Amino acid sequence: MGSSPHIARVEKKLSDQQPETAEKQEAPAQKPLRADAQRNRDKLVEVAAQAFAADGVDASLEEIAKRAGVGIGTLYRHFPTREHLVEVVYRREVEGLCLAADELAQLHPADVALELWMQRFVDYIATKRGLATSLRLLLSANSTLFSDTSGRVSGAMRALVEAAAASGKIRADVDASDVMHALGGIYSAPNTPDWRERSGRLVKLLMDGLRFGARNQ
Amino acid sequence: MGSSPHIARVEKKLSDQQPETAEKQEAPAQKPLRADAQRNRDKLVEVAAQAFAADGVDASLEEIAKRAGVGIGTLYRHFPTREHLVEVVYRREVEGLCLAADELAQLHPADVALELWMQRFVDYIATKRGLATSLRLLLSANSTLFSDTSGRVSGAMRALVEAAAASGKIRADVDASDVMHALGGIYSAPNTPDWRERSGRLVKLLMDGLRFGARNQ
DNA sequence: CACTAAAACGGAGGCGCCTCCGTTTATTTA
DNA sequence: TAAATAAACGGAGGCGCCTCCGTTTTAGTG
Repeated sequence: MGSSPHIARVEKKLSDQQPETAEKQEAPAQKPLRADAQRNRDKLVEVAAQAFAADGVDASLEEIAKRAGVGIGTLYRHFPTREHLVEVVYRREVEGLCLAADELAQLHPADVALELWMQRFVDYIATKRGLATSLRLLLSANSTLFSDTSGRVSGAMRALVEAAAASGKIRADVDASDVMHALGGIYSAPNTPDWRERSGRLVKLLMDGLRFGARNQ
Repeated sequence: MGSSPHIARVEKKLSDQQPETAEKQEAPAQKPLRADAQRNRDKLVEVAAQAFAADGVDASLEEIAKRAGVGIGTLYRHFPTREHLVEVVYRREVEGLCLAADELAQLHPADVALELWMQRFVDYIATKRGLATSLRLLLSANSTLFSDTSGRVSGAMRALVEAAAASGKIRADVDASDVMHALGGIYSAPNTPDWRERSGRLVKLLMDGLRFGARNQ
């Protein structure tokens, strides 16, 4: 299904059988999965993340199952619809992004942490664009998903910006929402092949601006 | 595909290869189709309208082709994506609805025309609900479609209401937007099995209210 | 008419989706 | 450790999607 058809197919009810908040991932809120089940589930999500990133939301589920080393039936038992899988992958993406914020903050000076994190943010946006239409549908059909994730991400960013500002590595007269705003250009930039580089440069540029006139260094 | 899966699949680009305004239907804006082609195309649209009404947007295209007495290839040549077909069917629906307004206005007293037309409007809404998710996507990806159709429909309604008011068959202190508003309940009513009857009753009720205190009869 | 180019047809084939159910495996119990 | 049972597995099978291309039909033209 390389590059041809451009289809949008949609079933009647997005309403019932919603992904809800399938959180068996790591926090065993429900019955702890059997060991093999948990293993397979994790592998599936991991492979799916790669596949979606590489081929978009329409990556073949059978291919994903195969690459995860399980049968297609197993995939469907864990994720009854494609959207369940997309949602879990997306949540994992967000989780990773926020986790990276903490790690980077511990390993680097505040300004460097912010810069590195913004680079990672670019990657995140990249996959988010790949899933664009599908995500838009999901996010509108599942408002928790939207508020959960956007809250988490902007929280992570706020922490980084405030730390950098407090340490005097970047100017103090900006806050997280300013930075988010500045990054807005990345999200809305056209989907050209050089999008990635362009975004990288934008981040560097932004960082230079942020460092200019900083108290400390 | 009776009642099982509840899927929503979506491809990356709704943008390119949009249905545009494929108007070869009756007004030969472009090259007039070859006779056989036009015949097949018309038949396809007609059968598709029935199929979508009966089974929802996910009606099998192969089944539609078969029932129209053509090969699946022919269907795809005329309508490269399911959405092309949905759009044309939907436009035809709107067309029919508006045409009916004129006809009814000529054959019946103004108030009766309005009532009959509203009954027909209920049918129209019924199919529109069947296509709900898909249509929402289409309408948001193709703004002309939305403005075209909603304009035509409300225009038709306005003509009927004003005629009825002018003839004194219904009270004069309401206008088309009031009536449309009153019909709003139909659109948002839950999808129960008795939806149809319920809506029929609503129309009658509304008409009684409109006739009450009318100048002429 | 007969001929021809262009247009249209149609269905086989390859692929992906999803369900269903017989088989295998992990966990619990004795 | 062995047996019992619940949980999970996985792939065959049936169906729909869509493309591709050899065949047929139509609409001109002489």
